[in-house]
Order: sequence, then structure tokens, then C-alpha cells
Amino acid sequence: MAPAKRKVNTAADATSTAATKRQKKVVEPTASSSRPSRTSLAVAAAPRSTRSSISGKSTPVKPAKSTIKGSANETANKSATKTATKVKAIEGRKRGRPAKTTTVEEEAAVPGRTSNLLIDVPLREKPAVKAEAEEEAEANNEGPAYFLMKAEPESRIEKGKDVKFSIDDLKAASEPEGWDGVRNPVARNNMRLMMKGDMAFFYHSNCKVPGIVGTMEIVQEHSVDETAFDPKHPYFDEKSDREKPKWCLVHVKFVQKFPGMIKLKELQKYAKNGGVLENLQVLKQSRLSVSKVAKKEWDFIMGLVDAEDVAAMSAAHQPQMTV
DNA sequence: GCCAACGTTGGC
DNA sequence: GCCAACGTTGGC
Repeated sequence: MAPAKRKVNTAADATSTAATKRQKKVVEPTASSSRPSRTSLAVAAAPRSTRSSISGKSTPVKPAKSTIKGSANETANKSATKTATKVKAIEGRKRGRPAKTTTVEEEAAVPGRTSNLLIDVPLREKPAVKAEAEEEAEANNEGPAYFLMKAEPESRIEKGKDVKFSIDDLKAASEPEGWDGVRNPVARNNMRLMMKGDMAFFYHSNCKVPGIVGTMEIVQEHSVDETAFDPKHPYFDEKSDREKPKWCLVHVKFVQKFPGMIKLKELQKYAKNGGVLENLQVLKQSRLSVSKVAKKEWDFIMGLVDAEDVAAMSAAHQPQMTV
């Protein structure tokens, strides 16, 4: 479901009109040792591996990603009856495991701005301490917010179409790319937070060496992801109603490709006990294809790039041992 | 290819 | 609305 963005090369899109891309891997991201620790007792009691061995393994072939599923129902918003401080995670549901609850603050936790998240969601009540909240929002309302978006740089065919989308594809695009295909509610909500001028890391996922390969800028805020309505599209979602669009995309433009990749492995090193990146969302929720990055995390990672750059240059200038 | 994580489903 | 089952993601 929450695919990282992937680019789908349709005939129409072959020349890279902004139309389709893919995304993927939203979703989803990892803990220090790569997998978030789980807290559910129910799961502990019945380890997934056990269950899956009983039910049989999934197909060896990678299933179509992200297309069909989708969240329970954004329509369930109506049932959001919660109180002011706790709001059902964005869409709420009619059935199923209860959605995690998050505070307004958490949901709006993109540093530096108030949330514009809920376009199609009921308004939340304002915090009691409204004045303070507003002041803080204003005080923070400067500078861009930062994100991380995943795409698959290697070819993978889904519904007959190649879903690959790399930083080089973005770089080659002549117009802003619509980051479509996000089919995970959390990732989608992160896209709704994006504002023009915000920045995002471009992350290569589902490949040999995953990691951050460059940056891009958000040039157009969220709009409806039309690929959800096309039955032939890899990202078709039969449950998405045109009257009530469930999925959105944002448009991005290439900013830079790093001289080298900041590997996932390296990011994880800095996430260990108390490290600067210990709260990097993509490391905590490895499957999130669109995640938030705090300014401090962004700056730190950009610092790694510079350091690497310098190291690469000095290596290049090292006297060569001639053979 | 394996399998932890975790979102969703749907019976109760 | 709880929760067991199950499907998918994506690093390894």
C-alpha cells in the first residue's frame, strides 16, 4: 500500500510529462536495527511468522503494490467524534483495529507551520490555549518544512508497466513531476502537509543499496491523484470515489543529486541510542513512502553530504600511485 | 527468498 | 469497538 513513488512509464508518459510517477515505500521506513519494535501484545502472542506459515506464504512474485488496498475509509471521517485533544488518525475507520490516536500537535508536527492537513477532514477544535498555540505557530512559521520521499530506481513491472523512478529520471524531467501512487494514508497525510517551497530528500528504495540520493523542492501543493481512478493504472484504487478523492499527489522539481548516496545503513548508525537521527520518521516506520524530516535532521544529513563531498574530493586529489 | 512490521479486514 | 487473521512493504 504505501508505495513509494514509482514512475510508471506509459506510452503517453514516455516523454516524461509530469503525469505519473511512483512512489513507494512509504510508507513506510525502519528502526535502528531496521525494524521498528512492535508493541502489540496480540502480535507477540501470535508471531506473524507463525501465522504466515500456517496460511501459506505469499507469492514469490512481488504483488502489485499499492494499488488496490488503501485505507479503510476516509469516509469514516464522519464518525470522528473525538474530543479536542485526541483526534482519530486522519481518516478514522468503521471497523478494524482502532486507529492510533495522535494529538493535534503531533499531526501538525511539521516544524514551522500550522497544519493544512485536513482539507477533506472535519476541522479540529482549537486547543484551549489557543493564543499560545497561535503564537507558537506564527513564531515557527518561517522557513520550509522537510520531508523524505521514496521511489524505486530499478525497473519493476506492475500491471504491465514499469514503475521505476530514479533521481536521474526526475533530473531529466522538463517539468515538475506529480508524485503519484502514494496509497498509504499516513504518507498521503504527509503530502497534504507540504507547502510550496518545502524540500524533500529523494530516497531510492527497494534496490540493492537503499538511501538518500538527492533533494527536490515541492513546487505545487497537493491535488487529486488521478491515477487512482484509472483501472488500467498500476495505482488504481477501486475504492477511491471520484466524488470524494482519497489520494493526492504533490508536484516536485529536481534540485540536486548528491555526489554519493547517503546509505540507509549510515542513517541507521546515527539513529542508535540517542543519535541525532533517532527520531527520523523513515527509520521508525520503514514502510512509509513519504515521511517527515525535522530541520535538525535535514541539516545533519546535508552535513553528511558535504563531508562526503570533501572526502571524495580530497581522495581525488591525492597523489596517485602510479603503476 | 525470508520475514518483521504494521495497516486493513471483518467476525464477533 | 476489539482483535485475530491476513496482505503488503521493503530491508536483509
